[in-house]
Amino acid sequence: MRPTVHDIAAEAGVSLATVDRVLNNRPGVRGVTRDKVERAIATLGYVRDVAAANLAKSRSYPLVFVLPEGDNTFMRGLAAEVEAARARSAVERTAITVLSVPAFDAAALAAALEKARTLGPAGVAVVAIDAPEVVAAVDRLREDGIAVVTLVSDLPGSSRDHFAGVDNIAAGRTAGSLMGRFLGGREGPVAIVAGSMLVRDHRDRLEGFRAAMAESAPGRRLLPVVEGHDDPAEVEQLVSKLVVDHADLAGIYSLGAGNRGLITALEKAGRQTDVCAIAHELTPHSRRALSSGTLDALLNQDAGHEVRSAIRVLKARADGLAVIGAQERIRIEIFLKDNLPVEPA
Amino acid sequence: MRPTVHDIAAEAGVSLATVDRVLNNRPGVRGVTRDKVERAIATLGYVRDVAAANLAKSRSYPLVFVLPEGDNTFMRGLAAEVEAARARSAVERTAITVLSVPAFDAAALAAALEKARTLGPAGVAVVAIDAPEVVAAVDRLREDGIAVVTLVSDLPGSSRDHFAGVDNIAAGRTAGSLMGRFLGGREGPVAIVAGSMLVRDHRDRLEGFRAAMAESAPGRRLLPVVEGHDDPAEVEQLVSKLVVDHADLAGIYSLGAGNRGLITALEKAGRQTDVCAIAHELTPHSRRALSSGTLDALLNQDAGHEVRSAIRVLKARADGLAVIGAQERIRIEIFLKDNLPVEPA
DNA sequence: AGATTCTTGATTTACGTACATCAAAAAATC
DNA sequence: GATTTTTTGATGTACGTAAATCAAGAATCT
Repeated sequence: MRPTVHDIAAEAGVSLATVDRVLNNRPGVRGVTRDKVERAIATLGYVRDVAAANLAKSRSYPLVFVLPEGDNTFMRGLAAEVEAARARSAVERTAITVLSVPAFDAAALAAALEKARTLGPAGVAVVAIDAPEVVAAVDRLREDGIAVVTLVSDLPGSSRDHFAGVDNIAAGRTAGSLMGRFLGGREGPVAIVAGSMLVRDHRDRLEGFRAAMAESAPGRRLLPVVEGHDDPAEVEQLVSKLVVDHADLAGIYSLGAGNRGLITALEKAGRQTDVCAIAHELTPHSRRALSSGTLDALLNQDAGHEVRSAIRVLKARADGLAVIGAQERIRIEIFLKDNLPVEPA
Repeated sequence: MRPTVHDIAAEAGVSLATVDRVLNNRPGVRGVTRDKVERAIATLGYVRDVAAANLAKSRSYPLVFVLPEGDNTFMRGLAAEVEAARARSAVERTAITVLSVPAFDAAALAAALEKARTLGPAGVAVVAIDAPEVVAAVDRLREDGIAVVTLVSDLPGSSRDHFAGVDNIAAGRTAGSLMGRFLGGREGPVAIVAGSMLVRDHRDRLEGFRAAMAESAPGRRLLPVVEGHDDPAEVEQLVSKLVVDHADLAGIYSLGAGNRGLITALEKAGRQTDVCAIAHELTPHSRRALSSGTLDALLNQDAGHEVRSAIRVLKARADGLAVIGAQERIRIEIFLKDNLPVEPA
């Protein structure tokens, strides 16, 4: 059997109360005694039974998720995953509040974070926008001892505890490398469609894509980036114009959301096959397009993994515990039509 | 606050003892009373506090892992992950025993499973070999009410509860599809190196690879499969012979382990660049080879994920609980040199 | 009706930890 | 050496559930 507080007390030759004082670093213990207890803990290899401790504390974790509004499937999926986590609240001892804010609006996001702060949660997860007022808002949360995890899009320069998302520079590089190899004999330029340069993840993907393209397909012409604000309608219009303006378009990289528009535009123009298209996020639309060949490759981040990871990290930080690094690293998933998971995503 | 057994007792107008009888379906409750209690459970939305229940039961999960011996890095990594899980035993209330058996030896595996049965564990995880005696051994475990999860290599036709591993047909297809696209202008045949056709995962990968190659590179000649038994030395010898015998070799797909040998052979022969090489499992060697360009792509299954998933599923099955399907699906990871995770794997 | 079985209630102990209180002992201060 | 302060011990309650015991009540059978 694993040792309990009683065993430590016996081993150290002190009372249960003293062990408790040491374990929960309460005042009123001499240094010598504290050492004795800590030595006993070490020799017996005691680890606190977290379940019992939480039970005794009747611990619960009030958390706030700050998510962007918007019409794209990825963010709706993310919201659905948060909702699913909320349904597990009873089991996981969490109490999740969701705040929705307009997309790509730094001021609104900062205000929402301020509101989250007044709710006094144990932790906050936020899809960040890279702006000074957002950094300030996050830092204020941290000063109040509230754990903060950035979700999907990071906020470097802030004091957030953790980033639950993929390495977007690597994602962009991967897209570029695949594009370079997949283009094969095709001549002509490659277009890039972004959501907004305001968010860090899109800027990072762009940087990575350009770097990898320069290596794997040197000399290939890249058209200027266009911004579709993750909105299907806007993206469709932009891509329609691109394929008309560039009859010899060889490839297109969509690094943001709103790919319904991309797919529709390519199919309406009958350019599914001769344009090599690489996009992000597995949705019902992009899945279908990958199967049919309109899309050639898809990079994905699993929203469910990100949400669950964010919650694990927030709970751990709230308790001042370490996390299993490997388990919390979110992988970039690459899908071809050959490795699509069976059920709808 | 979430409702407790006391609340149910009050709501149903029965005693605590009766609620307990219903919850743990103990005998001695009339149908009418049982219904009353179940209605109270439903209306209050009661969910049993698993932590408290485990505490009260002082539940622990004795588990047995049956792993193959052998010199390849993947299996050693798998063993290390099991060891890591064992270190977390105290927290996770598991007691893990590891049994090692000679690789590719069905009789030895069946004997080990029989031995595992005598240990009377709550669950068994096994890297399966596709043979009748192994199926029989697994079925015997299940008859004893022991949960069984196959790990890495599945055992269809047996009554195992779950397979903690990747879809290997899809993995093979993915390799074939990438190979087809990556070959580009290269002429010449493609070689296939397997570990052993005795294990299901290798057979599945081969099937998928052939199918996808037929689609993405029709007419391309595939050399007969050679078996390296996942042994680096044996694989090196086989591949060295292949590159000598086939001066125009365009590609090579290694669907098993022992890739140290593959890499060494290609590099010794100076054929790193002109042969497109795709292999499985991220190890220090394959990582280096991918960075340097000796390998063009790498498919990976995360051993850590598989072990943790196996444990979660075994615990859940032992308690007769359902599992979150999406969380237990092991993804096929595709690595190019651009999306290698930073730390050594 | 009386004996027998089945169903229910009441109560207690246990799991491992957290936390509070009060008394006793030890150490530090004057 | 007496007093104050600090440190330690002893003890009890709580968290939510499991599991056992014993007694009392209700239903069934003869």
